[in-house]
Amino acid sequence: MNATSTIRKRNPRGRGSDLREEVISAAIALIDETGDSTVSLRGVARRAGVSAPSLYAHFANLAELTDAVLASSFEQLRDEVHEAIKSQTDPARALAAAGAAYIQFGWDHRARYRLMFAASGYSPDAVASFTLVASTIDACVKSGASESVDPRADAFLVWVAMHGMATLEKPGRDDLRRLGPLDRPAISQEMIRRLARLR
Amino acid sequence: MNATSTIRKRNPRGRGSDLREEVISAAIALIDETGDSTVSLRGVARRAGVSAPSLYAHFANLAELTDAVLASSFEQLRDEVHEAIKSQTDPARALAAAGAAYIQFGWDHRARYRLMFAASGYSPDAVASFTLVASTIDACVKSGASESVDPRADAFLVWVAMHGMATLEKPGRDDLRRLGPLDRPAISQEMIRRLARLR
DNA sequence: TGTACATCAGTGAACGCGCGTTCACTGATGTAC
DNA sequence: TGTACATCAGTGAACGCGCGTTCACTGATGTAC
Repeated sequence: MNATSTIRKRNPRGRGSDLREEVISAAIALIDETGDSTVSLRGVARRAGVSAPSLYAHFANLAELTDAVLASSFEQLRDEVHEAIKSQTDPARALAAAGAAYIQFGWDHRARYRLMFAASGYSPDAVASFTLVASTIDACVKSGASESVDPRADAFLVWVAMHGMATLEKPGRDDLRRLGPLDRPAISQEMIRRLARLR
Repeated sequence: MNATSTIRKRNPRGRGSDLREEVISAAIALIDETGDSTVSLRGVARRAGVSAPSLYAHFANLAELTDAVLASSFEQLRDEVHEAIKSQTDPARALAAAGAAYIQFGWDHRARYRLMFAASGYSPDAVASFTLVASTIDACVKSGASESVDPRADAFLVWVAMHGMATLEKPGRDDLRRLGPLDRPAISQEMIRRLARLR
């Protein structure tokens, strides 16, 4: 019985493991809404409309729950970047779209993004989204859009720059607005253009 | 009486306010050593070799203590970047040195750096270190080393890239090592060269 | 078709812990006489 | 020079809180007979 939680029907028999996904979603919603990247097991349980001990049927402890949140978040980031790339046929446009999607994820879910990259070890899905950028730059080189001589190294430069933009907090983004000629998508496109050596 | 704290002599009469600086230093040491950016008032007091209530003579509450830590950290960052710039006469070299110093600060004090830029509002000293970069790029343009047409906008690009490098966590830095031809200082110099449009 | 029961999803109470903060205090020391 | 005392730096005990985790349990429900 809690003010912030909705009344929840217990899962039907055999579907008890559904709670696992519900809990991960609750944790994600909590982080995204509060902007606080520290999750408490009790808080997540409250949000999911379930008692705290219930979580122990699905996660050994709080650390395992946060790991699940991170894995799910990296997957989401990778998917959103992948979607952006797929939406474009021209490789240079695909690269710009990838960068924009990456930054957008960081801005839309800033606490979560911070949590993802504050972790001591990245999930393989972190590497996956970098690899997507790298292969898009490869495509640019092949199509003649980029004159990069070391696409993988340049992909790293691009990724670092996108990471820098993604972790920009609000005051920095306000500076950005005051910059005049270069607006937000222009900023990231210009960085990409110079770092990926687009023509 | 605590295991982790040294025995501390009380400050002489009239020098009671010295504890304020001692506490800030203790907090900084704690964050840098543990790599944990959340400080507890009791933990800091322990580290300073003093009882928890003692801090209330110098800080109204925990938030005010963290604010003091942030202010001191931004000052340190600004000073270190400033020193790096002063150490070079050639503007292009000064810019490279500034970038390297900035990144080094982030890597040497990763938890603290994270805390500094996770805060909702930056201190004026955050802006100060950006301004230093901007004026160095101005100098590059004047000396003919940069062909930037909008030095302030390009300074922003450079700052974002440095910020991206500074927030790179260990796994990302390991990737960096595997990159081959480009080592760490080469990476940041190359980013600066392309973003600040150096010749 | 009816019913006993094993299984399953989930709970309530309790634990010890470290936290931020308040409060009334203690004891050393510089100063006034 | 000696001493009383105000001032100052700092303390110990206590508070209520939310936390992670453990434990013995409850009550609904699909299934076997």
